[in-house]
Amino acid sequence: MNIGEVADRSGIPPKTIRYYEDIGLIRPQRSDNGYRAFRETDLHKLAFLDRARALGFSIEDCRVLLSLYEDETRESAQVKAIAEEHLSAIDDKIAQLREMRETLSHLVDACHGDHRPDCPILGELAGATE
Amino acid sequence: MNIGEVADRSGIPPKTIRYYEDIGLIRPQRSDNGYRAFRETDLHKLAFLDRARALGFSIEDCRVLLSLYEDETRESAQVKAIAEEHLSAIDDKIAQLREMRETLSHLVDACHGDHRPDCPILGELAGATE
DNA sequence: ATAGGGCTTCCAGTCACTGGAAGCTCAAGG
DNA sequence: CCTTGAGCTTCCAGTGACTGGAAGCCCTAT
Repeated sequence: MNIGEVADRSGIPPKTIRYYEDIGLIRPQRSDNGYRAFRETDLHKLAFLDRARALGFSIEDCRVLLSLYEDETRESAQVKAIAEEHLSAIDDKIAQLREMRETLSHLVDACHGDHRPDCPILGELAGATE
Repeated sequence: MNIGEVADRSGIPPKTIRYYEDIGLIRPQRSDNGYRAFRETDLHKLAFLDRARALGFSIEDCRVLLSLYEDETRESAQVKAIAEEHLSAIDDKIAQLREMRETLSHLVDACHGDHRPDCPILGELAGATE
């Protein structure tokens, strides 16, 4: 299977697939002409990576998750630990974004948004509340 | 005022302040010895930038916001438009993170997290639901 | 005179790709 | 057999917003 077909079937761009090989996440074989020759197992791995990335795991997390997936002697606690840490990072990000959202939405509501120059958003950024 | 004092007073690292000058957000004068010579207005601008960045505005947004701040003929509608667009980007990010969080927290709950290899998290990543 | 800390510039690295250039390979049409 | 065009290859550079580090100048205190 050439990279184009893999890209179509996995939904991952060829560039990204090559990048994943570059950093050692997958190791497709090579045909005599130098083309990458993917097998079904490569496709499975790519699907795994795609789902892990969609859940927001970093590439390094993905690397570890993939190796745990292939390690039959793994302990589920190892996987859970990675997932829990990531979950808490997501929670932190959500909290931070919510705080931004809160402040910003108040400011937007307070701004007339007309042709006049007065603007509470700029006022806040300039340090009005100090 | 040298960069060290500015960094202390603004809470922005010297590296970042130099970077902001590099990309043209601030234009501090220079002393005879080549050191950057900051005035109060530079400090104000840096504080403005710091608050805008804390609200998640991109550097390019900050550049525009700063120029609007200094333009007395601005219309608040211009500012509001930028803020609203950013607000909606924040909402998108929150929604995306919440979806990740939702899926991931279910998986984490379903995982025993013990010494056994069975793991619904890996199962999901491997495509169990297909 | 020297030691230290602060300042300067420039280069490289981060993260996870993405775009583009130059060039090889392959299948189909004339 | 030749050309055309699509698909594949590698390599280099850019993204955003810094951050780390090296090499070297400047200033103050001892």
